[in-house]
Amino acid sequence: MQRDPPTGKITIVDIARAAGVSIKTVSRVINQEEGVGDETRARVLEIVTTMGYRPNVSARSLSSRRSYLIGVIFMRVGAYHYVGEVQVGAMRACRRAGYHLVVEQVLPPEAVGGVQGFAEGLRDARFDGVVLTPPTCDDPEVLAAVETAGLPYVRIAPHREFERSPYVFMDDRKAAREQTLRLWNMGHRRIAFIDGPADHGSATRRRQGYIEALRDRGVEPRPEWIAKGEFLSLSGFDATERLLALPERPTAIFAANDEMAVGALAAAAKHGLSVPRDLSVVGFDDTPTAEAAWPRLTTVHQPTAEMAEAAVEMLIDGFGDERLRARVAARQLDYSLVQRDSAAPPLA
Amino acid sequence: MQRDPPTGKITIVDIARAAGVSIKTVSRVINQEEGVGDETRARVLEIVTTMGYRPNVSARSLSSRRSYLIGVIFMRVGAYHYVGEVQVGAMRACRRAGYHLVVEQVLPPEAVGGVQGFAEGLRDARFDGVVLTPPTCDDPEVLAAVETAGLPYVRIAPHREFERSPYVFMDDRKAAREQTLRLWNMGHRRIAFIDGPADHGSATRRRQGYIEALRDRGVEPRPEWIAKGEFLSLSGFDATERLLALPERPTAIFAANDEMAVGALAAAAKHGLSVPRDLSVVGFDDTPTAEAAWPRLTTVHQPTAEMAEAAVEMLIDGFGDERLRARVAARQLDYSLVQRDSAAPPLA
DNA sequence: CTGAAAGCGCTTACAG
DNA sequence: CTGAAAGCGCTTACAG
Repeated sequence: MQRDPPTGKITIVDIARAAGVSIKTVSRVINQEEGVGDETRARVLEIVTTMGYRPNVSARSLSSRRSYLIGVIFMRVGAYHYVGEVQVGAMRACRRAGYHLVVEQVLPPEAVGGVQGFAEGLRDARFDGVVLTPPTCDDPEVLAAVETAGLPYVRIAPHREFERSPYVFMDDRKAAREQTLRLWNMGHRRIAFIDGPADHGSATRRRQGYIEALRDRGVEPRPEWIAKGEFLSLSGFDATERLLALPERPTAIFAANDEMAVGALAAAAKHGLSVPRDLSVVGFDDTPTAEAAWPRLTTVHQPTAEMAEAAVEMLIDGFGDERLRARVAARQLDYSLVQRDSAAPPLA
Repeated sequence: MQRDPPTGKITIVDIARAAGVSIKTVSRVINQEEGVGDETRARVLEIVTTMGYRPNVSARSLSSRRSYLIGVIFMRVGAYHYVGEVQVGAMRACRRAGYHLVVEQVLPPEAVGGVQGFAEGLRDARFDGVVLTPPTCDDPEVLAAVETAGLPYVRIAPHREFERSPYVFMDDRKAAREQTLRLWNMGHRRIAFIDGPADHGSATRRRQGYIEALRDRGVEPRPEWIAKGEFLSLSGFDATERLLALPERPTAIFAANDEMAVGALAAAAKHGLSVPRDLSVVGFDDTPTAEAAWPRLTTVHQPTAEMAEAAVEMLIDGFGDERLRARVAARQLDYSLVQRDSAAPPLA
């Protein structure tokens, strides 16, 4: 056998010639289609391996109108641990199926381009499908752009219009309810909540769970117990300062995410309060920060990577199906409570 | 003018027909090539806009052998704030030049696939070029895989073999030296250092800067003042516990990154030490964590997004040039010291 | 079970 | 300044 140039210029024609078959047969083998004799298939496969043949994806895309590219859309790429987890999970699913992951960002409306630029980007990015993350997955303009581009999409943890597309989710509300009840059952009666941004559905659902738990116990949560936050650590710090300034201090603080909980820890330190002795603090998400905080943060584990992985799977599985968007599909993943060191019964 | 189907099936042929020119002329206009009359160019451009034409990237790739895809390679995608920043910067440069960003992960050697799987992935990912981040950018196997694939690449903050490829960097050593001297000038004489992982060149360079600063002042740093860390917050916590157990406690701790500095803060809190009164703690990187910590962390700003942006720019600029890799190119970006609240003169 | 033909939508190389 | 032809490397649709 002649040595081929090392630059990987081996094409389907070379394989066909070496195997003594037509390129169509090679194509069938490559794509694991039926209708090839076992012997032929084995022979072609061996030649493919020895010659190190990899199909040219552009050619494949051009004729099949598939790109083997999945886009994952974020609002902010720089800020959250969340982004990394989503990418890890999505890449796992992509890799299994021979797809690659392209990261896209919807710039905020005030930025040059904004949703408009995003929509244009979608058109020449030739995705086979996209995964939408919160809060982008609830943005009407973004949804419109994706649908106009005719792209199949799956949403992660959407907050509205559940029939509009397949999605992956976990029960934030129920988890937050359990988290709150855990504090209640420890003996806490003045439990405060640090809320997230209004455009994040998860923040809303978690707040609902918190309120629901208190009402279940016959307590109407006071408005001043719910402090505004922005999912960022600094906002948790500020919110906690406000909560600690209340005439009747809460004995426990439930932050809608771990970042804010860490901010709450810092505020407690500033005020000379020992956690969990003087104040219990719990978070939500179970990011590495939660494990690294001191004291280690009691929180709720959100299976972020797994949710992204499931989303990509649903997307890819649906490619064969014309009616992907019609088939209202949803996959629910489980959370779990993570007991660590930042919550304890109140002193008095 | 007839209304075209909304699915974006407009091709170069449609434009050519509508403009009364050949597809070659349209191609010239699209690609901003010379040799088109001003009037013709304007007319084509207008038709392109009104018809909403976007070139099919697969077709373009197939004939031009360009993919307009840039890969960015990480070791871990889930763990660091760093990853997000790199992506933000890289996407900025990609967007400007009409490229898209694909995220790839080199799995650790023990994982299924490992570098082998990575190399295969490279081959059918059809990147025009890749950006290598630390510590992957110093991994001989990864470098070999990229070079074997014949891919142009730019490294961010490499630690070795600087002639091997273009790269972007900042002077970690000098920054760490300044950071250490800042503590010295406050009056600190027992300054400890929390080191990063051995495979991260930046950790080594920062340690060198620390040692150099002390030697400049006539002090030979004691071995026990340099504590091993892993760039993760928990390791900073543990390292600090060891440092605080020393017979002669350090009065200041310089952590090789912010995450570990935050861990140091937590350890100080655990031991009832008030920062910066009883102990000064400084970090490196200027991540959001540094701003959110309490007290807010004095650190060094590393322009991570800008470095990634510059790397992608160098890559794209070099595509025209056959001798990209021969042209030893390097771009240095500036750090800056960020003074916040976690460092102060020692008590005694 | 297998293949010959046409075509996907561009760019390259060449010609004028 | 402009264009006709060939070709990139596959898959689709059809035939046998």
